[in-house]
This record gives sequence, structure tokens and C-alpha cells, in this order.
Amino acid sequence: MKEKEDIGKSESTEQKIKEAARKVFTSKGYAATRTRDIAEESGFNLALINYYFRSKEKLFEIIMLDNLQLFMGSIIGILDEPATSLEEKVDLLVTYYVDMLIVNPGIPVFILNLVNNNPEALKEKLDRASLVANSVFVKQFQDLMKKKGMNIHPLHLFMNIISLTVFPFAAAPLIKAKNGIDDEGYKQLMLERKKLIPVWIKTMMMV
Amino acid sequence: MKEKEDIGKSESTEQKIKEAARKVFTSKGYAATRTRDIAEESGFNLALINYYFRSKEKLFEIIMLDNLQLFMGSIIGILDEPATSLEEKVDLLVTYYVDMLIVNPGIPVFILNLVNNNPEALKEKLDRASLVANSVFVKQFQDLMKKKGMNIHPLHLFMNIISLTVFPFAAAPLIKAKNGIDDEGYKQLMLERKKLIPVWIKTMMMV
DNA sequence: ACTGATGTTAATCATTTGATTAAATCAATT
DNA sequence: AATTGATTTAATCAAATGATTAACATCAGT
Repeated sequence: MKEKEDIGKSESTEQKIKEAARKVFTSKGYAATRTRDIAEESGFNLALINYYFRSKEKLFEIIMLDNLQLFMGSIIGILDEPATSLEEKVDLLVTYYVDMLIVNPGIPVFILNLVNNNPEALKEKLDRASLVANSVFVKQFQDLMKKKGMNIHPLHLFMNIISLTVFPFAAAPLIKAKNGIDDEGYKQLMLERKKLIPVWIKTMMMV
Repeated sequence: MKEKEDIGKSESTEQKIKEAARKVFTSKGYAATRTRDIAEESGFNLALINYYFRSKEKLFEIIMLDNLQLFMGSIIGILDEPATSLEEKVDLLVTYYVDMLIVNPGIPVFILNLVNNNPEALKEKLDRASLVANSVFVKQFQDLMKKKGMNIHPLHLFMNIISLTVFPFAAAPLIKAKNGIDDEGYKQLMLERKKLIPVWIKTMMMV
């Protein structure tokens, strides 16, 4: 039969095209990438990308799901784990994002574009999990708030963690340019933040 | 090619086209907007946008400069003011951004795209001011650090303020969708943050 | 070697899209 | 009313772009 899902198959070409697509789509977004860009980046002919993937849109969908998984896939697992403390969860979140974004710096802007221009396309992709609202993470934070006699919306805590961690990657080119910092220097700043952000979060929200 | 720079001329139409362009460019970005979109949004014919502005690119440049001004124009003035204290500067920054972004929620993603896809186009626009590095703001923070016996890079302070303030606007559609919050509810959250962020910043960085 | 399936390419098509042109309309001035 | 210049439009062009086609190449199984 056909069976393309077999074993080694043509891993090579299809994978190379997908890699090229990932690179171009992630850095330039859907509208600005030409299928010819992907062809060139992959080193193959234009028609090949339509041979393996049916269309530009289909190929984009695949890359989009990959990137979504990268950006949101690990959150639920961390937030809903009963065995870790609130502080450990903060550490895990920040560590995951910093390490992942150092390797994939284009993800934040890609996701933000997606979210702002394709709100309906996202709905189906992420409505299955209530995520933050009913998580162990939120319960732990609410317990802490009660104990401390404070009253901060859990969403603020979550927003603060993600903001402090993700935004500096999204704005990296601007901050680097205006402060004359090179790639390596900026990476060091981000690694510094990996240690600092959990401390800051604890200081600011948990007294 | 006569004198179009004359007097009152047709304020109306030109301004309407610019408004339409601002709206479409800001929400969809350069590549995804068709000049026909702008024509439709403005209610005028396609050819009009080329009659008033020479080309799509020229028109975009104008909108881009407006948005850049909106996003960065007020920072220097705040950071370099000798008459305000460090804490007052934090208040002013957060207040400016929250109020401005409630009215212009599309600005952050627009700027982030610009910065990530047109790094060279930005260079000339913002190299004239060292901005953060030599500002009164940084000096005041360094004085504080010395007094407290601490040692945090001033860039972290600046990043933290902007991250906490701006990111929740960039990610708004995602956060709203996942938490079932409507526009008005989200606006209230942001107004809450306007008060909270300065408190948090002081707590986390100034002990 | 032959055959058929799979992989790859150059050439081409149809549509979209930024831009131009020429004509029509309008407003102010004579 | 006629003239003139500014504004606005419909029609069209040329280039870019996503997709298709048809021919060619490669290779596994016979």
C-alpha cells in the first residue's frame, strides 16, 4: 500500500522543507513569507513544498501547532502538579521559558501575532483546558493569600511571571540595539534573569 | 508636481485615509495589509491612497513614525527629568503606558514586529539618543543600589517596568480568551495594574 | 532490463496586488 | 457661465505570488 508513516521513509526532504518553513514562518510570519522563500531556504524546488504539503496554509498550520505546543504545551503540566510547591512552580515556569526561548527566540512574536490576528483560529486549539483558573497553582496561591491576609487576583501573578520572562525576548532586538549589547551579552542577561525573576516574584507577591 | 504642501487643502480626505491606514497597518502589519483594505476602510477609491501618499511603503513609514513616537516618544522626557524622584518616574512610566495602551492596544505587537523584522529601518530612527544608559533615572537607581548595598543592572529595572506594563496588552486576546474575560473586565484589570505595578517594582527592586 | 511508484524540476497558469492613467466631478475665481 | 486647478473615480497595467502541470529522474521489486 501507500504507508508513508512507515519507518525511515523520506525523512530527509520533507523534514528539511518543514525545518525551512519553521525558520521562515517563525521569523517573518504568514503574510510576509513567500513560498519561494521556503523553497530557497530548504534548497528545493518551489513545487516540492506543494507536493509534500498541500498548500502554504496547510504547511503554516503545522508550524503553528508546533510553535503553540512549544509555547503553551508545558504550562498545564507545571501548574497542575500537586507534588510541587508554589515556589517550585514559579522556578519551573521561569526555567522552562528562559531555556526554551534562548533556543527559539522568535516564538514570542510569532505567538503574539497569531493571537492578535487569528483569534478565531486559536479558539479551537486551546478551549479544551481551563488552564490557569482551576489549577493547583491557583489554589496554592489563594491559600497563601488567605494566610497572609492579602487579596491579589491570581491572574496578576501569572501575568507577572510570563511578562517578566517572555517580554525581554520579544523586545530583544530593540533593547540590544539601544544599549549596544551583543547576542552573547544578552543571553547572559537572560540567564541572570532566570535566577532573579523567581526571587523578585516571591518578594513582590508573597511578601 | 505642484505645491501640495500649501495651506488648509483637503485635510478631510487625506486625514481619513491616514486614519484608515493607521488602523489597518497597526492591527495587521505591513505585509498582511492590502492597499485595497485601506481604501475600503477609508471609504475612498484605491487610487486615492497613491494620490495623497506616493506608495504603500511611504504611507506605512508615516504610520510607523507615529506609532514609534507613541511608544517611545515620552520615555526620554520622563527618564531624564532631574526634578522627579526615582519612584515618581516609575509611577509616570507605568501611568503613561497603561493610559496610552488602553486607547491604542495594537501598538505593542506592531512595534515588536517592526523591531524584529526591520532592525535596520529602526537604527536611524533611534540612534540619536542613548536613552536609558546615561539618564538621570539610571543615576538615581545606581545611587539607591549603592546606599542599599545591592547590585542590580539598571537594565533589569527598566525591563521589568516595561515588561509588567506592556506585555499584558500584547497578550490580551490570549489571556482574555483563556480566562473568559471581556474587554471591560480586562480594562479593569489593567487599571488595577496601573496602581499595583509601581508598588511591586518598589517592593522587588528597592526593598 | 522492465515497470511502476516516488521524488524533483522547469515551465506555466490564474489570481492578487501595488501602481498608473485618463477621464469625470467639484469648488473657487473670474 | 467659463476657466482653472484640485479631488475622486473606473479601468487597466505589470509584477508578484500561490498553485498546477507535464516531463524527467531515481530506485525498488520483479
